[in-house]
Amino acid sequence: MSVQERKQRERAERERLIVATARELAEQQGWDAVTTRRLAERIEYSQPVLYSHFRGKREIIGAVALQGATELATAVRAATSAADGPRARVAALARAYLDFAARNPAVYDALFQLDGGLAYAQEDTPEPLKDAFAALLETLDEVAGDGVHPGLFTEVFWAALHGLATLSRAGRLLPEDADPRVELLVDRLAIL
Amino acid sequence: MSVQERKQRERAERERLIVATARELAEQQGWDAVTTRRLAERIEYSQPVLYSHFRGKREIIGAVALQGATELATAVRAATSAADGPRARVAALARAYLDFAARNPAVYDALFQLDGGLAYAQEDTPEPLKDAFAALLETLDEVAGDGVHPGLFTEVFWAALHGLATLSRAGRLLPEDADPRVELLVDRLAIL
DNA sequence: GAATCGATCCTAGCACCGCTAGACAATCGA
DNA sequence: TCGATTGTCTAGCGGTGCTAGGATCGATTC
Repeated sequence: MSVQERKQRERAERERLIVATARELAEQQGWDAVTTRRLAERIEYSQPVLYSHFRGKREIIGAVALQGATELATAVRAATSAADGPRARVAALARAYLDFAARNPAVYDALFQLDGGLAYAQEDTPEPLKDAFAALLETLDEVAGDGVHPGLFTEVFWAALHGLATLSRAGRLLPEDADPRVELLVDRLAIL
Repeated sequence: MSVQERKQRERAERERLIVATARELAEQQGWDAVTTRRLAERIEYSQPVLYSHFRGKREIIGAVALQGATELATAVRAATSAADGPRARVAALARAYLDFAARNPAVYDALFQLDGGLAYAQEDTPEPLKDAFAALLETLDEVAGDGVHPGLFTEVFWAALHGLATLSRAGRLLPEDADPRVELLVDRLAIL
C-alpha cells in the first residue's frame, strides 16, 4: 500500500512540475514558446509523459488558468479587505485586478484569452473560476445600485476591467493614463 | 503601358481575393483553419504566391483587420447618425459595436485578439484604425462629462465594450442579459 | 534469490504547420 | 527570333501537437 502511495505522490508532484514549468516558460517567453517538446525537455521527461497527465496542450493551459483564478481571487480579496469604505474597496479591487493581469500576463492569457478547454458561466464551471467571480461580487455587490442585479453589475464591471487589461497589454492603450482610466471607471460605474 | 496596367490590376484583384478568402474561411471555420496551404488551394494558386503579396500569415490577418476597422467605423457612424439625442446615440453606438463583434467574430479577432502586426495608439497607426477610434470619439465626446478628457473617456468606454464583446463570445458571459448590460453601461458611463 | 509480469517510459514517426530555395515556363523587349 | 525578365510551381526545411509500439524497470510471487 505504501508503495502505491509513494507512486501517487510522485505522480502528483510531477504534475505540479509540469504546470509550474509551463507557466514559467509562458511568462518568460510567451505561450507560443510553450511547446510540448520544450516543456518535456525542461521537466526532463519525454514528450509522451505529458499526455499521461493531460489530454493535450489545451488541458495544460487550463491547469495554469485554474491556478491563476485562485490567485486572482486571493489578490482581489486581500486588496479589498485592506481598504476602508465602498469607494476605496472598489478602487482597490480594480487596481488589484489590473495589477494581476499586468504582472501575470501569461496566466491572464490562459484564463481569458486562450482556449484552456474550461467551461464558463455554467453548471460544470470549475470551482476556482466561480470563486474568482464571487470575489468580485463580494465587493461590487454593495455598489451595484438600487434595482440593479449585483451579478449583472459585476459582469459589466468585470468586462470593463477585462477590456482595460487586454487592450493595455496588447498596446492598444497607452500605459500612461492607466490610473485616471481606473478612477473614471470606478467613479462612474459604482453607486456609493 | 497598357499591358503593365492590366497586370497590376490583376495583381490587385488577386490580393483582394486572398484577403476575402482568408476572411471567409476564418468566419466559416475559425482562424485556426486558415492555413497557408488551405488558403492557397482556395484561391487556386500555389502557396508561395501568398508570399508575393504578403510577408506572411500575420500580414494577411492584418489586412483583414484593416478591412474590418473600416466597416466597424461605418457601422458605428450609421447607427449613431440615425439616433436622436445623446443618450440614444451612445446606446446605438454600443449596440452597433457589439453587433459588429458578434456578427463578424473572425474579423473582430483579427482586429483585437490576434497579432496582425499592426501598430496601435501610435504615430504610424494605419488610418482605418485611427478612424474607427475617431468614429467612437465623435459620439462619445458629448457625453464624457465636464473636466474629463474625451479621448480618455472614449478609451474607457471602448474598453468596456471590448470586454463585453470578448467575454460574450468566449462564453464567459451568458447571452441572455446582453441588453440590460448595455443599458447599464450606457446609463452609468455617459453623462447626459 | 530468481523469475514473472505489469506498469512506465522512450524512440520513432505521423500529418500538419509557416515559410523558402531553386527549377521551370511564360512573357516581354530587342 | 532570341535572350532576359518575370512569374509560378514543386519540393523541402525545421517546426508543431500527438501517438503507436517496443524496451525497460520495478514490484510481486514462487
